[in-house]
Amino acid sequence: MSENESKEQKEKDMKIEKGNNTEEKILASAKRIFFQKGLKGARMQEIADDAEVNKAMLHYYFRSKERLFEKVFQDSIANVTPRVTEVFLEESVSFQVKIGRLVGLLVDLFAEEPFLSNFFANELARNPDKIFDLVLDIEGGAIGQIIPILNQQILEAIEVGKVKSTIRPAELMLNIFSLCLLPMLSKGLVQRTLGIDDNHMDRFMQKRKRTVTQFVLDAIRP
Amino acid sequence: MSENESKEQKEKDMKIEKGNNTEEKILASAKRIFFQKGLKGARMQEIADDAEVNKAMLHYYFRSKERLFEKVFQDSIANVTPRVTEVFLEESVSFQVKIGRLVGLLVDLFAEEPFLSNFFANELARNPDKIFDLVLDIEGGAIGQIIPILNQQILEAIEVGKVKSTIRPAELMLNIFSLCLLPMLSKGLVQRTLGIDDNHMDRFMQKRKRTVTQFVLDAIRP
DNA sequence: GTCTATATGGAGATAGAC
DNA sequence: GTCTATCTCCATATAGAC
Repeated sequence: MSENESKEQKEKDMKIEKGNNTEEKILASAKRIFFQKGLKGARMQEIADDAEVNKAMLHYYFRSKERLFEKVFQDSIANVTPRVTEVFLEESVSFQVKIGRLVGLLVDLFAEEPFLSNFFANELARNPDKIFDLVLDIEGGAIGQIIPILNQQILEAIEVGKVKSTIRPAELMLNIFSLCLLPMLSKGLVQRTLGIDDNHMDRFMQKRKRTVTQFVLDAIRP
Repeated sequence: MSENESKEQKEKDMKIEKGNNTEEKILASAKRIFFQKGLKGARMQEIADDAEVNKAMLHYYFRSKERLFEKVFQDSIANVTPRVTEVFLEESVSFQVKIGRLVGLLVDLFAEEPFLSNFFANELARNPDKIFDLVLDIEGGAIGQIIPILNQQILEAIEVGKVKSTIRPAELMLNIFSLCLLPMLSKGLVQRTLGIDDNHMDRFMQKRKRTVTQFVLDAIRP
């Protein structure tokens, strides 16, 4: 009895830490390694070591490196999109505030997962067609819904005079995404160029939530 | 006589096309392949094929893949930095116009060399320390001079009330670079997401020179 | 499901003739 | 300087015992 309870408790703790079963452990490690080193740079052995499982297990669960990669990629996208959608579907929040929340969300996201930005930039630029297909393949095209939603809300904001009429929706989205992603991408270089330590850099990035928001709001103000 | 002339003419033509000697041909091809596929993704054989030379030649001239890559990287940086410096050292041009020229220069640069942006983003995020050292190693630290120059000019513009006092130089540089680079990085995906053809995309990017400039100028206006 | 051992192929790099 | 042939290593992937 108490032995059983203790065992269950242990498994629960493990689940919080790095997944309760082999498959989840592999996915967690694959995510980390692929994010850091990219598809070509990552080694199956390294992923296996990180996950503390046998290398053969990777093939047992995911068949091939390519498939494992695709799974990791899709999971990542699927994790982000609902959070973005949520921000913009909330009623009774001004467009300006939504922009601020979107920026905060994106900055935090790329800060929490330092290599997610690499991941996007890399594979996205490498073969966009494949990425496009992978993205479309995610749970009923969740990401496909975001574009029209953002598009409509920007147009509405322009309509009621809250946003400059020369702003085009696609460009605004692109600009916001650029301002949030690239700094994380070049974090290491920026840090060394400015000659600041980790603490300063973290604060620099945190401040960017406000400054980028302000930058964008100033740029779109009529 | 006329035979010699014809031979020289032929060599001259080749030089324009892809370099007159093996070394230059290799560099040109290596640049293209590395830009597209990154350090790990590129194959020495592919570079050799593209350059129409024997694979052994790559090692003869550049010793190893790693060294070839570093050479390509340094050449690329060394090619960009003087053009940026030039914009900001020109006297009797307003700060606003300089911003416009910088944006135009960067957009064109990333448009002309579609994979330069990948290259930056990839290797830069991958191991910033190494990239930093490589950059410093270029012809007397040309890039090291740009940061202080930009820094000073932004501060001066703030001083005379042409730029918002809350703007911080490092962030402004980062923002401009982000707005110019990332869209090219995600060009393929953007194109497919918006469902537009190559012609439209090219025009979209050309227009961005003006819209990004406007975006930035609006954002920094006091 | 999990392990060990191994097959298989492909990559960077070099030797050595010309 | 340029070529062919080859070495060596290592990564993905699988076979097969447990």
